[in-house]
Amino acid sequence: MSKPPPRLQARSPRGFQDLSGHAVRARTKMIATIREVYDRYGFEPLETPALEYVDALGKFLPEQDRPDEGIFALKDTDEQWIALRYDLTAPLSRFVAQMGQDLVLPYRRYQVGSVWRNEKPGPGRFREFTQFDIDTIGTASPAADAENCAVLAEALEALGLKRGEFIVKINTRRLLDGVMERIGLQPGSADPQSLCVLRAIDKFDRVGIEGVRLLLTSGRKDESGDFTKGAGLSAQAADIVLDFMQAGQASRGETLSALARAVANAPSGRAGLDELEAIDRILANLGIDEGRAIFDPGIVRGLAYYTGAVLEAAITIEITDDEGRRRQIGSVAGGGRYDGLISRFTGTDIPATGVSIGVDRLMTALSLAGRIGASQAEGPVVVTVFDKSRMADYQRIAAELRAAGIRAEVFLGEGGLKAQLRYADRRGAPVAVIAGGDEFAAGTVSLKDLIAGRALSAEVAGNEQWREKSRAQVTVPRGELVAQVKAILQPPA
RNA sequence: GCCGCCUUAGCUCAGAUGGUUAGAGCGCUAGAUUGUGGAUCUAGAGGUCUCCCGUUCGAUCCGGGAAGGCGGUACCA
Repeated sequence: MSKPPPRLQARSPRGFQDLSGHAVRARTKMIATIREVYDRYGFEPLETPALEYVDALGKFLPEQDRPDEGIFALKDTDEQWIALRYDLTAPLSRFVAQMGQDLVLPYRRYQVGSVWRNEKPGPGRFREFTQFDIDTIGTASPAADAENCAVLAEALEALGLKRGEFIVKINTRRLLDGVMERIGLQPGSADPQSLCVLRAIDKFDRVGIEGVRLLLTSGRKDESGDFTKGAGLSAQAADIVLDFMQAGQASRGETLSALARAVANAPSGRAGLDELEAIDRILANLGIDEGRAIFDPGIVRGLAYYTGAVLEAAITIEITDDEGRRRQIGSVAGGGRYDGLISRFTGTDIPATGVSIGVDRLMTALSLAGRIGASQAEGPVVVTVFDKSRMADYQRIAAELRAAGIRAEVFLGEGGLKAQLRYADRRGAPVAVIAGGDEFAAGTVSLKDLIAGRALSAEVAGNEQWREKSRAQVTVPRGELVAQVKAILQPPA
């Protein structure tokens, strides 16, 4: 006798999640809302494959002859490395380069889809998640960057966020270059020290100002005992960086004045100021005030390919999780200008700028903030099967409801009326249709208002009333079925 | 990657010094109610105590390892 094989474990890969029912509906709706805004600004839809050649993603490590860690890669039958896209920007760049002359520039496109990252999942961080991007290819005008901010603000408002519940923060890499120049680093270069400085600024949210100071100079030991090496700046150089990143003011104009002092004299800093001034004017023209978009010199974004304006959107609502702990919902969208990215394919720079909404994160934020209420009865009207020999009647009832645009289903499981009503209850059905011998004899149907009944049971505790079975139930002529169900679904105001 | 904590019923968690039969609440199933969900009461079902190796007469409990989870942190296009 051999042992029975061990039972298969049903589990999804770590960092991957299932979405069902309400979650899918809510997300679909969110995407539709955002799409509507993107559309209105004149962006065109684009879809690209989930897989790309790994060199198109820019993450191939030639010296090791294998793709970078952090992406899901595999070899196809031609021994070529292909990988799941980790964002929508690299595939867009490839598409633009591949289209060449056939693409009318400036090209403005939107795209929504899953991206995959092969790294450790964390709270609210998955290995597959959805991004919804807009990008404008082929213009260096700050108007495109300003529009990114405006679209973003408008999309967030369309999702029900009010003024003051979110903020778009804008900065530019050119100012950061100006700071680098002042402290004697090569502006715009990718040397380890510059990257370390940028990373330190990026961590302000988590480690605070003194934490950043340590990271800029000698290094920092965190609570878990882990030591992070510092950038090795002098105290004076660190002060310059710290002053710069804290130069943000409530109004864009004030921030510009403060920044003018902080990056004085550095040529790239001057270019950055000009850029932000232009963005400020355009935002004003577009009607985006300072309650929605501000300049924040502490915004750095990623580290690789941004060349100019960078931006981030944050939800500012105070949020508590299931256990009542306060939770920081960080940025829900981000992006910037990447004028050098497409030249990897074409050899010539094509200016480009875009922004990406993290759909899952935004969903999490909105539902934690109570903005995505599970509406209480999303289920269909359930037609109970009292008498199996009358199945044809039940199916006709369901068909009539559907023809009137009402979601309806005939109960397909096993069990008596009690089990069927319990099923209807759990399905979130608003109404159960009941028709047995009495109803058929009288030419009627009974409609049970499950929502009203649910509300009643909350207030009545006594055992006596329990058997008043007519509660929240009406018996109506069969011919009035649709009208009466509609009356229950949409009570006259 | 590094540090810390955790893993017992579908879920949240108790528990015994290493000893027969491992518990609670919620949920689930059924009945009270032969045609009625959601309240209440009663009963019932449900367990490889994560896995492997070791110590032991005997391990869910002790030791080692693995896997998974959680929380930091690093990297993050």
